[in-house]
Amino acid sequence: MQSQEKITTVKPVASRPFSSFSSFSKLLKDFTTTGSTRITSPGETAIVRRPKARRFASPPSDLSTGLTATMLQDGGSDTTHEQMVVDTEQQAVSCDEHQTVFHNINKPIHGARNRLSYDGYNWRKYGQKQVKGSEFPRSYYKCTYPTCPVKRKVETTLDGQIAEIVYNGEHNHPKPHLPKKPVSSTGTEVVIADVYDAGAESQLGGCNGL
DNA sequence: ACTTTTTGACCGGAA
DNA sequence: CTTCCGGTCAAAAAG
Repeated sequence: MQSQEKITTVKPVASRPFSSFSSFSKLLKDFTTTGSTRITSPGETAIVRRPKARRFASPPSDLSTGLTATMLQDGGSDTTHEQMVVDTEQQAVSCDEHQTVFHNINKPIHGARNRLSYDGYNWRKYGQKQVKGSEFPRSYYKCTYPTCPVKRKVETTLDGQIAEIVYNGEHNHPKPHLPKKPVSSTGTEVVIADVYDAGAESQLGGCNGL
């Protein structure tokens, strides 16, 4: 029925600026010096992984194509590059013992490297994949706490908004020190963190029947 | 120099 | 058994 298909899958890194340009010369140098030899354990089963391709295997000229693709899917719709979403309408749907799913979560802070997310915990990204069910790339995060097994999957739209978050497990440690900066009027971080706390609590008994 | 992010490859379970 | 796909690993790059 939908005649408009989303082809945004070709460029999952749409929300990322072209910071790779800074070291383009480096990339070239790497290209000439192809000497990546993996050291394998002697005696073991010699599990030699394929030599990982260089970070920038494609020439920068390809970026133009990526940009075009991103804009194509946008044709007709209003570009919400700004933080238009202000409704913190999070739907915590916990259908598993240790799994909480959030929908339509706006991102209060969109810095370059925010370890401190809006939930108040430290997360380290360890992977990103394009799943079939979703048109947006899914990022995999792990709690940086040593003994914390909590992981979370975050699906971010091309606009940088968070489409869905899936928490796996529960934190066995208190929240890290929140950088409570002297916010004048917009204390978004603290508010959001509080909201999440409430959501996490409700997950303990918010699923029945499913 | 260190930590985190990026990203292609690899692994294992499900279909 | 084979294929597909989600999740994880790990090297390299970025900050």
